[in-house]
Amino acid sequence: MFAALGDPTRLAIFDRLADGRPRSISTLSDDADMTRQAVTKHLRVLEGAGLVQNHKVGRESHYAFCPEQLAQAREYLDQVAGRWESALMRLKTFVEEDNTLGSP
Amino acid sequence: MFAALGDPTRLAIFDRLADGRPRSISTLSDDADMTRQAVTKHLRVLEGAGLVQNHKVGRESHYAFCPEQLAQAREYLDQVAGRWESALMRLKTFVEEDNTLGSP
DNA sequence: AATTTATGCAACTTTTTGGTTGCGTAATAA
DNA sequence: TTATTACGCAACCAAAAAGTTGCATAAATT
Repeated sequence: MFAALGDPTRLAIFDRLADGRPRSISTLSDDADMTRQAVTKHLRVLEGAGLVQNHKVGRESHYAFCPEQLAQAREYLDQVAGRWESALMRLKTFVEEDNTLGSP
Repeated sequence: MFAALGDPTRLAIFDRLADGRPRSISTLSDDADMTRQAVTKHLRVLEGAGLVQNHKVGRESHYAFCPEQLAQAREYLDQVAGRWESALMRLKTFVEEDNTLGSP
């Protein structure tokens, strides 16, 4: 997941598809300054990570934003942040208790 | 950022440091099945991404969790999710309007 | 003082990744 | 029908990443 979004080109594509409009491979490669094949590869990686979905429309291959994995990534980051927060709290209360014990 | 968390080893280290305890390089390499040097490199990458902070304690080099960039990543994902949501809403209201116009 | 422990630096090897080129094919348009 | 357009597949290339090894150094132990 993070690896898939780690590449700037892929992140740009993903970001662009977040407006909900599915786009064909050629459409997406028009703005990217690289070959259609390169874009195709990136799309496959994004698809492999579940960040994007593919469906054919006539002869065109359309890629669409896929929110599930994004949600999962957010949940993970929230969970990590939560662990960090509670660790901070534990440290804080520990220091406070220490002060209480040491003051009289 | 995403690139830094994209590597499984680095994600594991980052995840582990989320408990708030800074750890030395050797401590961190004990659990990883690879050389200390490899772990060092990964830590440098994490540090470069601002996900982790380094400070020396005697001769030991301790790495600690750093929440700022994590927060930023969460904000970005939230923003993307927000764009997607509002795109969905627009599509929904469009369909509803279309129905309203077409029904009588 | 001698030894161990924790690290840094640098060179090197091996995979992986990002990207291109060339060719073949199927659907669309002229 | 003949181009044209939108793809897929496969081979290839170059650069970056992941990891190792060897050596040097400085702090902590004994």
